Amino acid sequence: MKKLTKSQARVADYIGKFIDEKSYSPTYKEIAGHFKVNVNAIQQAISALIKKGSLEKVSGIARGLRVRDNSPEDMNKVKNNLIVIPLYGNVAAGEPVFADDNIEGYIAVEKPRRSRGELFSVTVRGDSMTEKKIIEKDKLIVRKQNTASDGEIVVALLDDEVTVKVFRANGGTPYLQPANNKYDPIRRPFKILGIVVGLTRDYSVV
Amino acid sequence: MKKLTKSQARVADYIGKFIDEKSYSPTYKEIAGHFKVNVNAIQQAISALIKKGSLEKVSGIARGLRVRDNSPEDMNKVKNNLIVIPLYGNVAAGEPVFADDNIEGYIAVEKPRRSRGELFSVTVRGDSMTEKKIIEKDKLIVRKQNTASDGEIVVALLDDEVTVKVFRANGGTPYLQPANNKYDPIRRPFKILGIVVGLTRDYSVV
DNA sequence: AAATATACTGTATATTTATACACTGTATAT
DNA sequence: ATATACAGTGTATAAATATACAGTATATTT
Repeated sequence: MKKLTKSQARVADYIGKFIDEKSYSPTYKEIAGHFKVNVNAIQQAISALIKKGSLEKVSGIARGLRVRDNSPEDMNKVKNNLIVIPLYGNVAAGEPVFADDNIEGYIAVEKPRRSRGELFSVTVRGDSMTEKKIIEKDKLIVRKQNTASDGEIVVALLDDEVTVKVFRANGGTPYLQPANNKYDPIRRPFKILGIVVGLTRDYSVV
Repeated sequence: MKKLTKSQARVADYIGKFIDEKSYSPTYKEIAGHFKVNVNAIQQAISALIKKGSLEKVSGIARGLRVRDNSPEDMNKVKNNLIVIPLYGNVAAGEPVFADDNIEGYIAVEKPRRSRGELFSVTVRGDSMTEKKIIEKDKLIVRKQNTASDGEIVVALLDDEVTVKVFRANGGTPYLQPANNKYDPIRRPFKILGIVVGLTRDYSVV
């Protein structure tokens, strides 16, 4: 990426912002119009920008300009592999958890490789999972499913409340095990909403 | 967003993928060519798609089609507010931590509101921070800076290794405090690389 | 001193492209 | 039964657009 002249930088900048905003490239005439110069001034500027590696162009087609992305390829892979998932709040008795009304926001996560199932997120409340190093206000990334295996950390609906616990099913009736010896195992009926596949923590929030 | 016919869905899909791949919209003729139908068939399909809310179009310009993003506005806010930050590996003695060579990958994070400074990421090794609920393989989100306040969790360079500890500076010489009583405070010289502002954990990796 | 890059004006033109009009036929609502 | 949406063919055309050619003038490099 060679150094651009002031004029070239201005043109490149305009093209970039134009595309960002409108999602299609400007025409030569539009650029020329904006800078109040002749189209050919722009033709030349663009030639220079392409030669210097700042721009790409598909010839012969309308609005075929592209600003060249100079971030590393790996960085783009990450960017392209993101999904935004809903963050659900807790629920008033009897309300459905997965209602649009109950979406408190969205968080972005990298798409899991084996991305079977749907992901969602909930905020941890309380200290029942501290021994599993999960603390209040952590945002859990959860795969929606209604079964789990022994030892998995699950998000479950218990007494009309969303809760996080370790799922236990070694033999008898499955139950929920808090990861904090302050609390006893829970043997009331519950419904598994999903299993925890990740979490994010934001210290500036805590 | 009304329901699309099979044919309309195919066209919408083609347009979406075309734009994703090439970053500019296809022309009517190009779409018609792909499906081996008349341009007017496409004109009509597009009219229907626009009416149904799946597509947007800027009239009178070339390649002015846009697939309409039907995700909630809040979701887009998240998407637009993401940054991709480098994940640094540990370093061989004497090597600079923040070298491009030392980038192991990238992770995406939501841009902190007060986004002063530069962010980077490192993977946690060992169990010296378990009492702070930080465990091996967690990826820390760190703000690059070389000072810290008492009690902040810092990433520091100690004996040419990158390490995570609690920074202690109440009166005497600052030192590093592990958050695990198995380990003693570290009073050797160190250099602060940044302070931990968040973390991500992926249970499918652990 | 000559070559090259920059930054333009001015003009011309072949394609590209969106868009309109006229028709045919089928399926699905009202 | 009669619209209305759907899925097309076929033709035509004005406007949008990229691109080429002929110049002028200044700054920077070799």
